[in-house]
Amino acid sequence: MEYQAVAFTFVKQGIYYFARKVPNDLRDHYTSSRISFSLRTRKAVVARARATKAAQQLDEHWHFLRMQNMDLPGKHMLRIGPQTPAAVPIGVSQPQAADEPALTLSEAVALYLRLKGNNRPATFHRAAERSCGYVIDACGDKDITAYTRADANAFRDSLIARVLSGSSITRVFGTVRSVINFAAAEVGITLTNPFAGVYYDRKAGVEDREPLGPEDVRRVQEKCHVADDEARWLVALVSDTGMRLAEAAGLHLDDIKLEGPIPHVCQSASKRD
DNA sequence: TTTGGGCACCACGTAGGACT
DNA sequence: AGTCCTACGTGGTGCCCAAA
Repeated sequence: MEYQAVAFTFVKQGIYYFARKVPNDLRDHYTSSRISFSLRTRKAVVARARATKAAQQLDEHWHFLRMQNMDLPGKHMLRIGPQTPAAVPIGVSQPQAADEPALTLSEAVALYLRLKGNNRPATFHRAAERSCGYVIDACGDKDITAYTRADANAFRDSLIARVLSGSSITRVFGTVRSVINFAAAEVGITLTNPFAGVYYDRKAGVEDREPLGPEDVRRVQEKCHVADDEARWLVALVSDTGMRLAEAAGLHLDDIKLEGPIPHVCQSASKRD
């Protein structure tokens, strides 16, 4: 059997076949975990066209099946992107009518990410979506003014039930608070954030990470002499200086000062770009 | 002390190649 | 058609730090 660089295909005795795994969440719709059939051609160009078309058809069909399967849309709605709450233009004050909904939590997340998410790492976006997704799962996608301390307590309990440590609960609560505070300020409402000041054991399950001992560091440094390449330079530099990996990776050659009685690196200079 | 956020790491799921 | 394996991406978590 021979494999070619045509996506979703393999070649057997010169004939191209289509092969693609069925995603786990759609496995129930199929009798097999993989879709495979002959593309009835020996030509790569023809196979590529047929396989691409088949893959696109599957993508569309799977999307349709997933939409049908969505029973609890919380997080998924966040990722797809609810209606952008652009109805409240930046800088324009819109007083809230007493019976008018302000902003649902999913809309608040969208607003938060739209205004604060530019040039932020993917982890920033994921944390906001995940943390608020937890709230939606536990308490529903309510108007941000409708959440109560009872909701916050129920949310806390749901996180504890997930066996999160105290520091992780703090991390998740922090993101939720941040989203709600930002969205409330942005649409011009004043609220007491029910997710602030919630009690839980912040030390529960928290362990200090022990540093590597000198012997471990020496062993790592010895390994760095096995070969002369960039990866080992980086590890050796980190082990010598205690710098963070990202800091070491961002250094310029002229940040490393080997002249003089005390060799050193200039970290601040490396942040110039 | 609290809040907001960054970074690093681990676990897991998926795609796709290799093989039977 | 099915299994095994590997590389890779992502979700989830925990610790840390700076600013308020």
